[in-house]
Amino acid sequence: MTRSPLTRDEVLAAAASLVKQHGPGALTMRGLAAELGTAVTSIYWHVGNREQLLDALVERTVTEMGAIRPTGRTPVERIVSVARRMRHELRARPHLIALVHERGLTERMFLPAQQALVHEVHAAGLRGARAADAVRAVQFQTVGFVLVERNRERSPAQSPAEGELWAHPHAPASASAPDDPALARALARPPDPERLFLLSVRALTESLLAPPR
Amino acid sequence: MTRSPLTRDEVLAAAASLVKQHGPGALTMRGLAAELGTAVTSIYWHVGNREQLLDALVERTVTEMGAIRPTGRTPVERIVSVARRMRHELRARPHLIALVHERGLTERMFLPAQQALVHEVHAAGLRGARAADAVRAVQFQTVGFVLVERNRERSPAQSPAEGELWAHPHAPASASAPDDPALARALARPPDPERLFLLSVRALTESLLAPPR
DNA sequence: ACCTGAACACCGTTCAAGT
DNA sequence: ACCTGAACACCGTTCAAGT
Repeated sequence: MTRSPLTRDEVLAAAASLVKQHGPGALTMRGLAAELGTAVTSIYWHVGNREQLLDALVERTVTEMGAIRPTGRTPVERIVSVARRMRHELRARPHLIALVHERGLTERMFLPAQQALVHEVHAAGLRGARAADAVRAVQFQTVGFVLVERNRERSPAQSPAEGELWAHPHAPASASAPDDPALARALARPPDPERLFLLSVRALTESLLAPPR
Repeated sequence: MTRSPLTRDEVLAAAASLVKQHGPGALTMRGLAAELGTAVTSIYWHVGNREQLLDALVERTVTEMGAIRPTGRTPVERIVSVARRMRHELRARPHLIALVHERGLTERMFLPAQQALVHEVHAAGLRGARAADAVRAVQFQTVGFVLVERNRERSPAQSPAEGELWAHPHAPASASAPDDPALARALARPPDPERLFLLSVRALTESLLAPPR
């Protein structure tokens, strides 16, 4: 039977599906061609090389994310809500994070949140350079946290794990550690990322919005 | 002339040098063999496959980093000094960051700082789970920041850049943006990472050490 | 304008064979 | 115990040739 002619959008859609299922590493030009039922070289005609294909994919997904609306009553809560929503949007697209990070486009991930953050920070009374600092601090904190978190999930068993370091509080290696069994126990357990994230963003934001001393 | 027999350490040293110079991507088994003047397959005998070679490299560099000693008089300053030192250590090994991140071993980067942070947080009066939260918040913040920062450096020209978004404060896209020319100007300029980092860590730490309300 | 196969220059890895 | 070349199964990309 006759195939309908290949389009750029078709290529992008197939590529996006491959990445979504098995990550960026699974996206090979040859595999993509097989998926589409065409020759490898046709892809080059439609989207250029692999580099440009990934660029297009990133662009597509980021615009797809759209704007973010704050919720909550206090300024701190509204800013935290933006960060939280940002984290959820990113985590809903785990491979996008890898893709964007690999390609040095982390800044792209900021955009959906930046306008909302600017608005909230201004509403909270910050102005000028100080407001810009606050916006950026929250942005870096949020995206950085998601990067660390995602990375951590990818290799559950680390050696030596934090757990090992603190599981035996009286081992020689931790001679300088204070005697606080509850602390040792807490560090031996894996962290709850959601809780840690909210706690961190809230702490940072409260400080940033506090009047200068 | 006769070559001295190849050793595992020799292989690791050559691999480390390649990575240091041109990044992890430049480390190919064939290139490494050429550098060492041996057959590709000899490398497999000494260090296993590429995966294991990279593992060994990460391990080697992280232990090389060593412990971190806090400086400063107040608890906040001492904790900030650990974070700052951590950032410098990581930035002195830019390719290590990429290597560790790619391999999902971000937690490894925490270790040099964790003991110092535990000690300082405890000295500041935090106990148990709350102390553990503070340690982890600072760890995530620090490593996350460095990841974002490094990534940002790798692609200086982003499109659309933050600059474009805020350079024309009355453009339709920024209709919801408050009228604050100084803020717009600050966001149009690239951030000063060193300053932003210190500001962020200090803000976070002050909040974490403040008495619960 | 769109698609094709052949070819090039790379990869990591395995394996049987050498000493 | 250590090293080797040949071979396998992959890559991304280019290019001349087709319709």
